[in-house]
Amino acid sequence: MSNLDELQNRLLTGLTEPQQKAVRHTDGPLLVIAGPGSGKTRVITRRAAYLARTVASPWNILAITFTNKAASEMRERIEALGASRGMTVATFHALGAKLLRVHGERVGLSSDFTIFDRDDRRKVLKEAIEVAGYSTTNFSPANTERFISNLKNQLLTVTDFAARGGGFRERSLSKIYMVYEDLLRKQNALDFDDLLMRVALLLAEDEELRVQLEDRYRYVLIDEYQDTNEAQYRIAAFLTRERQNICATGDPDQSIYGWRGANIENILSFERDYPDATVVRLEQNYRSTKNILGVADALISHNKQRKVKSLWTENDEGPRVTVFEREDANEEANAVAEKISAYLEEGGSPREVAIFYRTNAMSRALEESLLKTGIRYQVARGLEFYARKEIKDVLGYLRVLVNPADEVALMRIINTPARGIGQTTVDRILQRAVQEGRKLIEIIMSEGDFSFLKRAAKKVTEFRDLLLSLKESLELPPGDALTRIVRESGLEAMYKGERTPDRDPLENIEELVNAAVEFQRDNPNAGIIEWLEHTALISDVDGVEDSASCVTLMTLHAAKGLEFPVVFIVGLEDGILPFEREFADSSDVSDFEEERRLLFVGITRAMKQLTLSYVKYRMRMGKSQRAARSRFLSELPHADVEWEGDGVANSGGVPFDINGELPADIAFWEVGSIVEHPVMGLGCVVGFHRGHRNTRVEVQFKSGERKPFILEFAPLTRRDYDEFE
DNA sequence: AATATTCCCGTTTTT
DNA sequence: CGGGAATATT
Repeated sequence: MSNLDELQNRLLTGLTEPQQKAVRHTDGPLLVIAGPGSGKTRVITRRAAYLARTVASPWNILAITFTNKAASEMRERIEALGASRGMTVATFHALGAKLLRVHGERVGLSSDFTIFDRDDRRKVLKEAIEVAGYSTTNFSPANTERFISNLKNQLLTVTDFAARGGGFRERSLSKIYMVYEDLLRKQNALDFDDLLMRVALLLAEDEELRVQLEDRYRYVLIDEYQDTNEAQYRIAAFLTRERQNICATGDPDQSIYGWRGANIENILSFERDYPDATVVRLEQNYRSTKNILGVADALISHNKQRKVKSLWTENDEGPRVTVFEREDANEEANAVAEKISAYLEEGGSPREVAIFYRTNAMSRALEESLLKTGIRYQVARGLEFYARKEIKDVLGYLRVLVNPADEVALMRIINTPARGIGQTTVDRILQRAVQEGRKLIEIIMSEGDFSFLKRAAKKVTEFRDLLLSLKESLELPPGDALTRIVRESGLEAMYKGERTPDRDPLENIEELVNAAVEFQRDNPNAGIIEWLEHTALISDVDGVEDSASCVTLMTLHAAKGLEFPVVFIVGLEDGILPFEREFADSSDVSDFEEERRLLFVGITRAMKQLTLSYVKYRMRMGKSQRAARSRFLSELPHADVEWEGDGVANSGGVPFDINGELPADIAFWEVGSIVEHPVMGLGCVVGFHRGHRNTRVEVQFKSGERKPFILEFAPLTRRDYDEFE
């Protein structure tokens, strides 16, 4: 047997028939529909290694993952399989940034562009709204941001959108979009969506480059294909146009980023896009117990817009899935902490345990309880670290030094630490810049006469000298450069004075320096620009340590692709999961089904033990509000679920104790009450507003209809919770 | 110019 | 509840 045969065998051992089929497939389009826990990652890594040992060099392979963490894990696993280095494994965004650094000059982009994060973007947008002549009360930066982001994900440029015309709103937004793009261009900056849109447009317009790239990346693998948006879809298609060597893997039931422009149709219509496609279905689950998988399957079966898929496992039955109710979030968190405590006492390890929730804000109560109970934990929140003031300050200096046109960063550091350059002075410089048609930084760095700045002239000169001096540090490796910048800029001295017992900014800065040193060690050829890029593209789960001996907390979105033996999912309440915006009257069915998929993703992360919980009162907007048990809970099969607690056993937690007639005292009516209407049938109170003269309720009926009523006059009768099933 | 205070708004999920 | 911005004070 030759070495090659032996190796090929090694890459196929332990795989099922369909898994082997996927690994052995080399040329032509391949779609792998992979249910949760079906060994998808194993198949992808083996296939990448297989390609690299048979038909291509690692250099010719491009693998796209959803997070940086997934990328580095995949890279490691592929290398462990004996495929040599040199494969490109990255997220779409990282790939986009890389391509634009090298080829961006073809579309007038200089290679030292800055990537604006959400904060920066908001600031620019706010300015754009004002410059365009509108008020941020009519066009909120948050909404406008989403709008423009969606346009970019659909590959609609300013020109495309302006050409569409439309009413006042569309035309105003088009104007704002135009100013926004202009401000970005002037600052030599791109936002997240540009990293995709620019590449897609570049590939569409520049056939020479497209051919060159396709020749390089002969085999393209894309994971989590169900969560690709139009821009990503087009990039993938352009890169594989001639050879059609595209391998898409994913699961329509795990599509949870529709709100971000992801189009589930991309995976559903793969076979139409690529008529020659080979399709492999991986339906056997190796991760979860029968109970957990049964619950997941029952839940997802309620989705109407879905291709039915059978999930099965040969694993043990396992313990039943547990559901419990508590009064409020604190008690819920205490209960979770207690249960974890008990698990640890039985010899379990904290790293086996994860807690998932719908919104980041919900981590707080959990953190407090874990802290109190003495359980070590980590929270998946990569972005939060880089959003800290002190971190943004340090990175601000770096950004200005790398890209002097970056005015968002410049405005941040010009008077941080305070150096006597206040608003008045900045305004004067700004005015001068406009007069002379130059950039802010050009005025500051010019040798010219600063006398127009009056008293502050000296300060500005000093600032200029500081920047000139710091510029030299860019020649140093990132870690050393940072250390020097922190000291010379005066940030170190400033933050030394801000130390308090519960907050130490310098410690965070130190951590940043360490991160830079680590990056430098892992990427010896990378410079400051690459490191800045790295910090801009970091994701929430990227900071999660698999080896750390602690419980992991994260949002359900961040949990995608991971697995844990013991999983808790908290906050199963209507309004939270499924999430509902307040007073959004038309709840889109597809949004609703996406919420169900989100819970499905959460449930299927669990290997052995799954616990779900909900509370009667949840804090929202600083107020405690009555919450109703999530309707998803009633979709779970009774036999596989154990309802904890005596009083609420089997009933699943009755939120009140009065049945039957309309109570004289309407104080007993609240969100979550079950009601019956003589014509409409059974329904659930989803909105409740007590006015001076009457009480208005909004009822969601089983039929799907939703209607408002005035409680005092409506023919509504209270019913028991169970009757709603 | 810098700091202290108040008030008001939005209020999911993230590369 | 918490961040940011507008306002008041030193």
